[in-house]
Parts: sequence; C-alpha cells; structure tokens
Amino acid sequence: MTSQVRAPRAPSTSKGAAKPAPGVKSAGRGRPSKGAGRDLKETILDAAEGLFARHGFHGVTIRQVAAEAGVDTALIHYYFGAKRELFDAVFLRRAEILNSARVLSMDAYEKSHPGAMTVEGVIEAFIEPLLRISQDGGQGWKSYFALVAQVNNTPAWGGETMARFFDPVVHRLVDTLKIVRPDAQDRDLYWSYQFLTGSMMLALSETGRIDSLSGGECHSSDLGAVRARLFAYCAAGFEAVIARAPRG
Amino acid sequence: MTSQVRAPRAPSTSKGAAKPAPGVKSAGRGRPSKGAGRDLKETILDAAEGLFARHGFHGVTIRQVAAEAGVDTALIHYYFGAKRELFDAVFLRRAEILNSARVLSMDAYEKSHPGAMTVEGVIEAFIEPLLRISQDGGQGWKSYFALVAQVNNTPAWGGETMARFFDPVVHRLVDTLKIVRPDAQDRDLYWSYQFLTGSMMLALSETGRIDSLSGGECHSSDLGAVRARLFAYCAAGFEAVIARAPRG
DNA sequence: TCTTCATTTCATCACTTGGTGAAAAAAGGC
DNA sequence: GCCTTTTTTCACCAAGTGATGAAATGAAGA
Repeated sequence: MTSQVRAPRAPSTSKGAAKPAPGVKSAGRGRPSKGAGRDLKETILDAAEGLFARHGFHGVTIRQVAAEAGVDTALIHYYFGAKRELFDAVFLRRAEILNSARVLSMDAYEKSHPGAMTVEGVIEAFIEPLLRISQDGGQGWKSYFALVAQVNNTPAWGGETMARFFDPVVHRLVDTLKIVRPDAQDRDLYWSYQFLTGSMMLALSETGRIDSLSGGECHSSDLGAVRARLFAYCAAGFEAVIARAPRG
Repeated sequence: MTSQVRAPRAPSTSKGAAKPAPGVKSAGRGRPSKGAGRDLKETILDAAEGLFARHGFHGVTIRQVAAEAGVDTALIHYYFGAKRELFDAVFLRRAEILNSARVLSMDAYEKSHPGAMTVEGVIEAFIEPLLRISQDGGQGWKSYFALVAQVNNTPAWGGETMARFFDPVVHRLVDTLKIVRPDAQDRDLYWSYQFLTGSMMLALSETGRIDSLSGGECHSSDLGAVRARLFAYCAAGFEAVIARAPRG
C-alpha cells in the first residue's frame, strides 16, 4: 500500500572511482550556489550530516537538507533514495575510515610494545585516533561524532547499525586487553568497555554542557584536556573492576 | 473550496443506546485501556514518556500519544498545550523526585561518615539512588532514564533544561568531593564528572548494546552488575585524574 | 429542576511531510 | 552538427502534521 521505495536510476555502479565524474558542478555554470568545486553528492551528505547531528533523524526534513545544500529535494532522492537511505549514507561515509584508523593504531601499539603492553596504552591506542581525527578533521567530523553519540543512546533506532560497524573493533580491544590481563573475566571487560564508551562518546560529541557547568573553566571543545585525563581515567577504572573481580 | 459553512452538527442518528463509554474520569470506571483508576493526565504523560524515550521528540506525533493513551488528540492540547509543553511536562514530572532522592542520599552519607568519607563512597551516594529507582520504579522510570540520556546527548535541544534541573546536584557532588580531596583541582573534578555521567547515563538507558556485544554474557537490564562495577570504576578514574593533576 | 462549568469528542483547518513523473538542461561520444 | 545518457528542475500528490473552535457530555450546585 505504501509506495514502495523505488531505487533511483543507479548512477553507474558504486564501487571505486570509476564514477564518470558527475560533472565538476559549480565549475562551469551549473548551480552558482555552492562555491567549492566539490561533488554535489558530498555537499548533500555534508548538509545532512550537520543537520542530523544537531536535530536527529526525525528532526530534519528532506527540504531542510535540500535548502542547506542548495539543491532540489528531488535531487536528494535521485542520489540516495529514501530519507533513511540518506541517513545510512551519512553514517557509512566515515565509519570505515574510523575503523581502519583504530585498527591501525592498535596494530602499531601492539607491535611497538611486544610483551610490555599496559591497559592504559591499549586504551590510548583505542581512543586516541578519534581525538586526533576530531581535532584535525574539521567540522564534518565533529558533526559525525555527535551523530554517533546520539545513535549510541537511541538503541531502538540505529542500534543494529552501531553494532554492525563498531563491534569488530571493540572485540579487538577486548582481545588485546585479555593479553595484558589474562586473568580478567569477559564480563568485567565488557562492562568496563560500556562505561568507557559512554564517557568517550559524550566527550567527543562536545555538548557544551561542561562549559556552563564549570562556570567557564572547562570547554568541551578542548580535546587536549580530554586526552590529558580520559586515558588515565578509563585505565584506572578497568584495573579497579578487574581487581575487584565481582562474580556478578 | 476550502471553507464552507460548517453545518451544525447533524443530529446524527438515534442517540438511543449506542453511546460507547463516555469518559468518566478519575474515579469508578474511567478508560478501560489502562487498568488503574488513575487520572487521565497521568495516563497521557505515561504514554508520551514511553514514546518520547523510544523515538525522541520529533519521532513521536500527538496522534501516536493519543492513540497509546486512548484519548482524543484535542484532549492532550487541552491539558498540556503545545507538543513541546507536553514534552516538558514529561521531563519535569520525575526530575524533582530524582533530585531530592540524590540530595537525600548524599546528605545521609555525609552525616554517617563524618571525617571518613571516601571518593567511592561519595560517588556511590550520588549514583545509587538512580539505580535503585530504576530497579524498583517500574517501566515508567526506565523510559524516563532513557529519555534523559537522549536529551543529554542532544545538546542543541534540551541542553538548557538539563542544566537547569541537574546542575545543582552535580555541584553538590563536586563540593563534597572537594572535602574528601581538598587538593584536587576543579578542572579535574569537572572533567571526571563528565566521564562519569557518560558512563552512568548509558548504563541507565539500558540500550541492549552490551547484550549482543558480549554474546549474551552481559545484559543491560542487569543493574546489579552495573552496581557491582560502576562505583569502583568511576572512583578509580577520579583518583587517577586527581593524582595525575595535569595542568591542562 | 435548571444552570454552571470543567471535561471530552468531533470535524476540520492550514500547512508540511516524503516522495514521484516528466520535462528540461548539461555532458559526452560520434 | 546529432544523438544518447546523466543530471537537475519543476509541478504535484496523497498522507499526514499540530492545532483549534464549537458542540456535546456529565457531574455538582442552586
């Protein structure tokens, strides 16, 4: 009864760079709206990313995205299909970059500290890539982290997507921690990770709450301050939970 | 073609016997949908609370709330006004209960441990009331915690409300911690609290993520497991951050 | 009884939502 | 130039959206 989602004419395939260059848009005389010579598709994703991060999936309309990107709403459907597919595209775009950066970081740490790894070192290798990317990656990445934090706390919604893309790297963390603390119980590691990810995502989403709470002494945008404390905080937490070893 | 004269309501059919259960309100035989003879206003708040918690403010329509509560949409506007006011009413209903429970808990701890308070003890006094209420308070409270967690991570939206209602008790926590660790810097305490609240809210929202992540070994509904670890985890984190005392 | 008043229902409004088909415009190969 | 394919715009729809005025209802007083 509901109109089935018709896949838009797929613009060639999706893989690789064989895309026939959808026309360097604003170069010639297409739309004069957006200045940069970037692909329109990326422009749409950027607009959607920022809006979704601020207002959530349901808080954003296709028309808002279109207005922000300076395109027609039909063009968004042409490229991405339904609204939910647009959201997924936003989510996917940076997920793989994130995952490979984290795996690389943990690989490097493991290799550079043979037989001498510490809990704090492992945790730093797990978190640091995100802090670095957020600091160096520009506004797009900051929006993305806010988006992930939001999805993380709205399980009924993107929970499955979360799991599909981020569980592997979490298992990698747990496996490495088990090398460092072979006697630790899985339960304790998983719960400790749950605590860690809550802290980490809230810090990365830079909600600004700490700014007013601290009367201006702390700033949520100060990721250096996060770096200076979060690793030690989480590592001590892990150690305490492992040491206590409750049979819960 | 739009506005034609509204005919006075047609006398309809025979008003004889077929009138279906007029809404007698509070006492006796209200709505058959909700079992208890509670006020309709509370029924509406309950419905709205559950839906807002699952789908967020924009993901819920007045009509959905009305259907869930078994009332007419106009009745919701009659009692609460605009949609946003309904949301605020949901948020407010339990906020004060929460705050007084926490203040009471910290008062009790402070009085019962004169000169012998510990960081972990203070943190337990701060968090434990929430765990207890969530365990004993029924589904309504669980929805409420999920709602708060969501608002906490969507700053552009309810950030101001969050601050107005929950900042005082946080300042109380910080003040008490300064008694226990007089040499601790404010910066460190605020950042540590930020990490704590991220962990705590994620645990309280019971997203179910840990269930699949751990392959069924942990359950997000197992607040006993949280209690057995979270206090120690956070306390160790606080101590580590204080001890490190970075000048960030 | 008759009147009053808070509550509840009904019908509807003005507008927005996601989504679509077809035409128009570029881009490109020949 | 001509013809084909991809990209972009335009007009529009069916189904909702939040919200409201007014009528209907029922309990409580007078």
